[in-house]
Order: sequence, then C-alpha cells, then structure tokens
Amino acid sequence: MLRGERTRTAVLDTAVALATEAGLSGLSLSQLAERLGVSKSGLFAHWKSKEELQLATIDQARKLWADRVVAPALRQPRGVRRLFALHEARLAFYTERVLPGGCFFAVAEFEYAGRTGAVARRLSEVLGEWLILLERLITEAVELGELPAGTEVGQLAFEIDAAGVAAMLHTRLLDASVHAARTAVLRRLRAATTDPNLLPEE
Amino acid sequence: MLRGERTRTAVLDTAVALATEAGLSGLSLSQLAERLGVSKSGLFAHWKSKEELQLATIDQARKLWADRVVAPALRQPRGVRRLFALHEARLAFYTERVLPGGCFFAVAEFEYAGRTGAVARRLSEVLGEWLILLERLITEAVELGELPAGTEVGQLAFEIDAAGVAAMLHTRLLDASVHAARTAVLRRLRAATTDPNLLPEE
DNA sequence: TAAGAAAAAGAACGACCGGTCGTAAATATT
DNA sequence: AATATTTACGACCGGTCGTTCTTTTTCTTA
Repeated sequence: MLRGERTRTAVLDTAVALATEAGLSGLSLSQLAERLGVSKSGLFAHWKSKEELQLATIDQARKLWADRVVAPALRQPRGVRRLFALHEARLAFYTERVLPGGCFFAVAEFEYAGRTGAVARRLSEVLGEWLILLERLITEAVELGELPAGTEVGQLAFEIDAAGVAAMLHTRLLDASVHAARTAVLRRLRAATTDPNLLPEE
Repeated sequence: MLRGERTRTAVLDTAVALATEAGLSGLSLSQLAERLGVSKSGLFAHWKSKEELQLATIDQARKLWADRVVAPALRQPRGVRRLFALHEARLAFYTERVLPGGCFFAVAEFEYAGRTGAVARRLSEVLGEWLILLERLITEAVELGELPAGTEVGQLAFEIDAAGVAAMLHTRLLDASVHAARTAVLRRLRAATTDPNLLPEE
C-alpha cells in the first residue's frame, strides 16, 4: 500500500527540481521518466494527466518550502526576529541551491504570469498564502510593540518579498544579490523597529 | 530592399508579445507564423534557426524597453528626479499592459535562470546593462549632490530594481503592487536625498 | 498459497515540434 | 526588357510531445 506512495514522492521530488530548470510547463513526461529510470506510461498509473501531475508538483514544492523556509523561522520568537528569520531562511534556501533553478515558485509564477487555468490559479493561491504569512508575522510584531502601531502591513510585506524575489532574479551574481537583499531588509526593519537590539547589526 | 525589413520587425514585434505569454523557449514557430498569417518556412528566409530568431527577439524587446522606459526618463533633469522617473516609467510600462505577459525581460530572465547557451548569455547582458543604467543615474545624483557622498550605489540600485520586479510578479493584483512599488522607492529616495523637494510627495 | 489489486512496462496513436527542400512570386539590378 | 536576388510558400522529414490501451510484474491480503 505504501509502495505507491514512495514512488509518488520520488517522482514529485524530481519533478520539482526539473521544473525549476525547464519550467513547469516545459517539464516533459519523457524526461521526467527517463531521469527516474521509469517508463513514461507508468506515470499515468498515479496521475491521469500532465496537469494533475503539475498540480501535485506544486503541492510538493509547497511542502518543501514549508519545511525548509517557514518551519525554521517559526522556531524563532515571535516579532521582528521571526520576521527577519523568515527572510534569511528564504535567502539560505537560494544560496544552498536546494533546487537547481533556485526557486520553484519564482520561476513558475513568472512563467504563468500571463496565463489562465488550474495551474495558474493554484500558483496564485500559494503566492497569496506566502504574502499572508508575511503579513501575519508583521502584524504579530506590531501587536508585540516591536513595530510601531501605524505600520502599513501590506506595504512592508511587499518590500520584504521584493528583496527576496530580486535576489533570486540575479541568479548569476547570487552571492552579491543575496547580500544586498539581506542588507535591504535588515536596514528597513532596524529603522522601523522600536528595539533595534532584537536584530543583528549589519 | 525594405520589404524584408518591414516583415522582420512585424515578426519580431509579434514574437516579443508572444514570448511574454508562452515564454521565450515556449515560443513556437508554428504559432508565431499562424498569428502573423504567414507560413512557418517563410520565417526561415530571415533567420536560420529558432535560436537566431530568439536572439533577434531579445534585441527587439530591448529596443522597445529603450523607447518606452529609458528614453522618457532621460528627458527628465539629471539626478534623483531622473532616477525616480525611470522607476515610474517602468511601472507605467506594466500598468499600460504594453505586453500581454507584462515584462519580457522578467519572464525571460527567470525562464533562463538555470540554463546556459547563447540566449541565456544575451539575456544576462541586457539585464547587466539595465543595472548599470540604474547605477549610472544614481552616481549622477551623487555627483550633483542630490544624494549623499557615501551612497552605496549597487545596494540602492538593487533595491529600486527589486521593487520593479516584485510589482511585475504580483501581476494578478497589479494595481496594488505597482502602488506599493512606487511608494517603496519614493520613500527610500526621499529619505536619502538632500533635497526632498525634488521628488513628489506621496 | 491462491486471488485480487496496485504498480509498472510496452507499444502505438495523433498532434505538434524545429528544420529542409524545391519552387514560385515579388522585387532589384542591369 | 532581361536577369538576379530576395521573399515566401507547400510538402515533407525525423523526433518528441501527451495520452491510451493492453499486458506483465509485484505486492497485499484473505
């Protein structure tokens, strides 16, 4: 009963990695099967269509992101420390090259920017979740008094996310851009917080 | 002699638009030919291969960007005003929906983030040019005394670009994110400049 | 251990891909 | 007006795409 499950996750892990190289729509079943040493038709025993596999791949990438980025940050104490930890965990995800193409969602989101359909919709949902998480952490920091009461939550969330996205974009000069992304957010938060001692110096 | 030239630009204009929807590698010669009402083989009279057409498409997109974004900004007086005008021109390019998929280079850059080859190399070059332009305008502002002497040029260029990229990413909530991108850069520049009167209030 | 279900392989399909070829019209040059 | 050259076409190639169907292997369970 669990053999199928093992296969499925193995396939999806490879699919996530492959999608960051060839894109989520450029992901071909032949290539995927070959890389796994599996027959192409065997994949259809688990998903009825490519689109279903793409949707499952998105969920797998979401889990990976939750484990490697969100979970470590949530182990930090609430407030600006947790907020900055989330940003740093994200950057670490890039520098550690967990995925060959860098970031599954950045690649996929741009790829499907102008499209419609189930895949595009699901991607939007996940991106929305991410922004909501950022806003939640910011709101918590406000409630703790670590950020001033008038903080524009959405605006700050946008700025933090922007630094992360841009770090990913400049993949070929990754180290420099990750450093810039860290500095940008650190300064922004240190300038805004009521207690700069909560955050590292530069 | 100019009939061919007319055809070429017509093809490339369509190719630029199509590439923002399907991606630069997802751009298929059949679809391109069909949308133009032209035979696929006719395209090979102008470019020997798909890759050559892709490279020509990049140059065409670069021209479009130069006309619609860079040129208007350069009509503003040197310094922080020109710098902010460049950012605003970029955001206008997105809101006016000049291209269906939003931004040719953002889409393509992410698509080719993990790849090698002539197309990926050319894309990197153009992205590099863009960053250099940003840094040049910042440097000019420093020389004019509109930004303080110690300004970290690369860091500021990264932050401005990040806001633009992120605005593009959140395509489905475009208006809100463009506003956030404008606000982020405006505040950043107003905080840094020696003469806030040069910039609009929020 | 036999029966049944789940998992995987294999072969084949129609559609589309990038690309080539020979040819015919449109244009330029003489 | 005759000749080159550019521009474009239709037919076709080998290959890959996603998908389906049938068959075989593997595992689970009664």
